Amino acid sequence: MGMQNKRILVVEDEAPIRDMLRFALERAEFRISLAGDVPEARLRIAESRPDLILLDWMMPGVSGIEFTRELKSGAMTKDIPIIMVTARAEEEDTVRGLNVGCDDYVSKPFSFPELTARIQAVLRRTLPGGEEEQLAVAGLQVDAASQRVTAKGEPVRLGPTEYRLLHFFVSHPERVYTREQVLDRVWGQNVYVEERTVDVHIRRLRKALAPHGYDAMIQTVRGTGYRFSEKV
Amino acid sequence: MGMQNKRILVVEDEAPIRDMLRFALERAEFRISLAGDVPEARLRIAESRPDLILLDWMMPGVSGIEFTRELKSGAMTKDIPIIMVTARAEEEDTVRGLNVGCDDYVSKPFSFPELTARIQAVLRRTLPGGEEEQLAVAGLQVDAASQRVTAKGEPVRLGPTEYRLLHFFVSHPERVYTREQVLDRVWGQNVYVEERTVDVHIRRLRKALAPHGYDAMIQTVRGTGYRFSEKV
DNA sequence: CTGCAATTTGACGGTTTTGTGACAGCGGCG
DNA sequence: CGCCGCTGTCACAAAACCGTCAAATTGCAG
Repeated sequence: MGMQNKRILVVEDEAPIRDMLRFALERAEFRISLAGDVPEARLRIAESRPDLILLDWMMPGVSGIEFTRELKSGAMTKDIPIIMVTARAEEEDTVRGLNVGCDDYVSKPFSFPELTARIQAVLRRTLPGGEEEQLAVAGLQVDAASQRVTAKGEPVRLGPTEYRLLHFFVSHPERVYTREQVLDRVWGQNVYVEERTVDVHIRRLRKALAPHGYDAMIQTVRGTGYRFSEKV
Repeated sequence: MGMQNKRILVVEDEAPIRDMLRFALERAEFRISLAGDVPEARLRIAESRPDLILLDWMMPGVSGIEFTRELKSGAMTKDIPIIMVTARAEEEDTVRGLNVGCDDYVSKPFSFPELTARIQAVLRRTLPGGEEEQLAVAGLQVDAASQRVTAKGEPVRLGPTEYRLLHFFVSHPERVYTREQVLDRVWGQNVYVEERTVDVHIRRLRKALAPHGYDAMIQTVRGTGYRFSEKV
């Protein structure tokens, strides 16, 4: 198991639980950093970027949710996967309803096998991220570095969400995605917005693409979702 | 309501539980197939690929774990998500199950909200059509990933039902199916619609295929049903 | 060739899914 | 502050689709 030198930052205010987590995770051969509160967590992240953050959701001071938002909006940190630790009492829906952007949950009391299994799963899922490429399909160019789109040289004006949406589609062509999957991939996991919101952004994207004749590439697959395809 | 046309195969040896599951899952608007043991499950999977398998872990004959291994090592089946139904909530077993390759587990007794929530969660993570399942017969391509049908490169426009119907036929060629069987396989078990409805969808499918010259492959077997065949 | 039963086919009403325009809230920025 | 671009959600319009029916057609036994 060579993926096991991943660095995990545990943010948890209760010392006993913190120690327990450290013990368990070190046993599972992760490298551990600890933080007792959010300011300390900021410090640790600044020191060295962890591969994953295990974050308690109930903490004095800045809450886990706020901190998640903060992390997910920072350019440097937004790609760090976050697993939220919640008390069983809090329903997942409660958390989900709050528009957080974390990658998974574990609820106390949890078993260590379960915890490590979930960590592995999240790490596996978010592993191949981060590289910047130049995507282009039939004269439609998506430049990841500058976040700019050009259609046969002509610049296409897109909002941030439309850009991410297009970027996602262009890098996953010829494949149907349900609205839910699009939300997961483009908006982020565990972010709750209406599914139909996807429709609206699809609409906006098509509208922006239409003057250049590329709107037909965003295709509706009735009963399922949408697809990006070169073929009409 | 019915955005849920995912097909779930329930493999469970105890009839009462099976019926309960069917009731609950049909209520949640899934399309259900049932199997009482592993051999029957193999049959059902061969008939038509389910989107998810709900698998009892304790069964006479081949156990759930063995069957999971079998499925996960088969090229056609390795991408079908599996949820294991286990009697004991013991962690060891749980994790063993996860390591074997199943995607989640529920332990009896479980609540239906929990069950459906887990099913939804797993389905949400999986891409439609699984990994590239590419069916092709004589220039007629059925691509599960993009849910698109192409005839010699030309896209064929199909409604959801016609697509499923064709997908079913293409993956089971050279064999007659009665209307009832077609309804079971394509519409799902215990869905009551007139048998004649099959005729109409066959008609629609033929109509869509006709411009490309593939309509003759859908053949009528008078007195019995229909057959998909390459031979005229 | 005839008559019956099984299909084909076109049409229709109703339903579900998707497209679209409008709107209010938010946050950045001058 | 006030403007402005962006977002998510709604409500309504427009499509697409579904299941059923009945008339037309076809196939087949006799």
